[in-house]
This record gives sequence, C-alpha cells and structure tokens, in this order.
Amino acid sequence: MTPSAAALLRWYDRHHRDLPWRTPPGQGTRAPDPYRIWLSEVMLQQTTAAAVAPRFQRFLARFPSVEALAAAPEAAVMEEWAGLGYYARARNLHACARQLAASGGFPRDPAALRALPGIGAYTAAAVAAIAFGAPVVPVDGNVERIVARVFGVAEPLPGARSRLAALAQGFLGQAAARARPGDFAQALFDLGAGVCTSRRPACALCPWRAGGCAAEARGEQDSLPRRVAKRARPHRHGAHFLLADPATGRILLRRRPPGGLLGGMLELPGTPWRTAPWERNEALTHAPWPGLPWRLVPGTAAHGFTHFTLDMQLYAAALPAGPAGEAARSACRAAAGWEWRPPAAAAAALPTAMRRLLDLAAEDGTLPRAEPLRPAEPGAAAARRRTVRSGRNTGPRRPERP
DNA sequence: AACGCGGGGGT
DNA sequence: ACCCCAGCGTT
Repeated sequence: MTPSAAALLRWYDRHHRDLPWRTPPGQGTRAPDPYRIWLSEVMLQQTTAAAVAPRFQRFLARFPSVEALAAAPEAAVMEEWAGLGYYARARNLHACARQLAASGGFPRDPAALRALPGIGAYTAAAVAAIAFGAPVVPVDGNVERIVARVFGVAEPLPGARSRLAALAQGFLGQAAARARPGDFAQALFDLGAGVCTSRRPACALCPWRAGGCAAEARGEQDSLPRRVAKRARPHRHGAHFLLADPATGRILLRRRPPGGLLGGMLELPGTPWRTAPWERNEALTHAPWPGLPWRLVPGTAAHGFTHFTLDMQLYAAALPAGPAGEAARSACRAAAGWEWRPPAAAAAALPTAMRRLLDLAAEDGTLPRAEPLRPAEPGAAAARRRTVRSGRNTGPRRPERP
C-alpha cells in the first residue's frame, strides 16, 4: 500500500525542526522569501543542516538580497564561503544572482529554475515547492532512502535513482501532498534527518510504521537502500610553504586557478599533490623563494577530500632583512595571484585543508593559533582536537635524511 | 553513466 | 575508518 501523505504531514505539523531559513507549517504564515530558500538549498547541497545554520545567518547578514549578492565581487563571495566546501557552489551562486538581478527575479517554473547556474533537478524542485508551492517532490539523499524503504526497492544506488524519483513523484497522486508541496518536501527531509536515518532508523517513531513501510514490515530497514561498493580512497602527498615577512607580520598566499579542486580559493604556496611523498630538495624547487633557509615543521597535516586523502608537510621561513629580503619580496609581489595577509585574515579566508597547515604551524609555535571557523559546540571541539592530534601523531611519511 | 568536487558529524 | 549528508557540472 502507498504510505499516507496526510499521515506524514500530521507528523510534520507536530515534530518539524525549526531552522533559520524555514517558514513554519500552518495556515496564515507569511510567504517564504525565494532568496532565502534558494540560498539555503544551495548551502544544503551535500552539507548538513547543523553546519549550514550559522553560515546561512552570516551570509545573509553580509549579502541580504539577490541584488546585494549580484553587486559583490566574486572574491568576497568566495571568502564568505570559505570552509563550507564545494566551492563551485559559491561561484555558481554568484553567477546566478547576476542573472536573476538582470532578469528581474526568480522564475517560478521548475524547468526555468533548472536552467540557472548551480540549480539542478533537486534544487529546482525544492525552490519551486517550498518557495512557490509548485506540485513537485524534490528528491535528495533523504528522499531516496525513505522511498527505497517504504516501497522496498532492492535495486542498489546509484542505478535505482530514476526509479526512486518516479516513486517519489507518485505521492502527488494524494490530495494532501498536492495541497502542501513545500511542507510535504520538508516533512520528508525531517523524517529522513530524525527518524528514517541512514543507520539505525527509529521505526518506533515513524508515522508510516505498521502498514506504511515495506522495509519495516519485512525487517529490512537496516539493509535498504543498497549501494554498489565504492573503491578505497588513495593518499596523495604535498609540501607547502609558510613564508612570513617580519617587517609586516604577514604571510604569503596564492590564489588557485578558477576551476578544479579548491578552484578560486587561496592556499599556501606548495608542490603539486602526487602519489609519492616529497624529498626535501625536490620540494624546495617549488618554494616561493628556494634560497631561504626553509625549516621543516614537525609532523604532517592531513585532510580528506571526496576521492583522496591529502598528507601535507610544511616548510617555514622568514624573509631576511636587507637587499635579499627585498628581492624576494618584490619577486613574490610580481607574481600574479600572490598576496600577503596577516595570519588571522589568512585563516579566515583559507579552505580547511590549508587551515590545517596553519594549525600545524601553531602547534610548533611558528604562528599564533587561528580562531576556530565556528564557535565550539558540544562534540565539535572534541572532533577538532582529534583531527589535529591525528595530524601531529601521523608524523612525516618518510623520515628525514640524516 | 561516471567522475570530480569539501567538509563535518555520527557510529 | 568508514559512511553519508536538503547535489551539480562536465565528459
């Protein structure tokens, strides 16, 4: 039997999450602001609501409207996005804002939304349903998981994706779902976030228990949805350089190329990232000024990307006084995309992988410790300490030559 | 269809 | 150590 949309909405009216971008359910509420819905949906792409909430507020304070966002320089948007990951989202968000400002606002039609930069099938449906009440069901990871369970779909992801999406649209056959498309979508998200979770789903709390869910009826809720096995994540190695200017207290940063990994973000200058670790002399050929007395900072910094783990070593040096320092300073100034920034400003603008290098330098006393990206929450601080400690204890992958 | 693209929290 | 999250764009 098909799970009841009305039952899910009743559950949502009682148990919905309160989130900064959300219009609470019920009649008489103000219409949602499409800008806030769009911004939240882009931030929520592959990013948890807990991580998004504080960043959403901060972004909105800095860029309060489509027009304000469109008028901002791209570098300011990238900096505001630092630490959120998937930086193409920020570039597309900015490009989309400029299109919207030029065309006079948001289209309401899902197909027209889908054509905008950074808006795919999911986000188009989410904005159309939540901001405009269009009768569509946005299908994200939560919805795929819920649908696979309630309909007992055994085919593994990602192959089952189109089938699951079609089954999700089938809810619109029920009048209750058609009457409140935005709330129905958010009800599915909240069910997925709090009840029909990826591991150990809380079936006892589910409005679709007992008759609404094929997986629960068969005791298969822990094994659905199935997924095809993915291969192990390899390691790559890099060496980066922390060059300080004692005269100004600033450190040298470099802007990465606009596309690809960490595209358009700042970094500490470094070697390419490759399979084999870097010997000292080989690494130093990539230093911004190879002739300086570079000192290897003890330990390594590690950072996990989607498809590989990066292990980084850090070399530190300071510009010497006098003509030699001035020569290095002017050479680095002449290179395109190089900038000197105070360490605190650098930390705020750098992606997390690069912040790990600053953390490593701070443990060593080379730099003052950077402010955490977000205020500490229970559990978060412990997790951060674990990461730092693991970085320190990993040690150089290959011992220094005596 | 497969792959590249961050980062964090839960288990 | 691994999983997965309010996915999108490119090839």
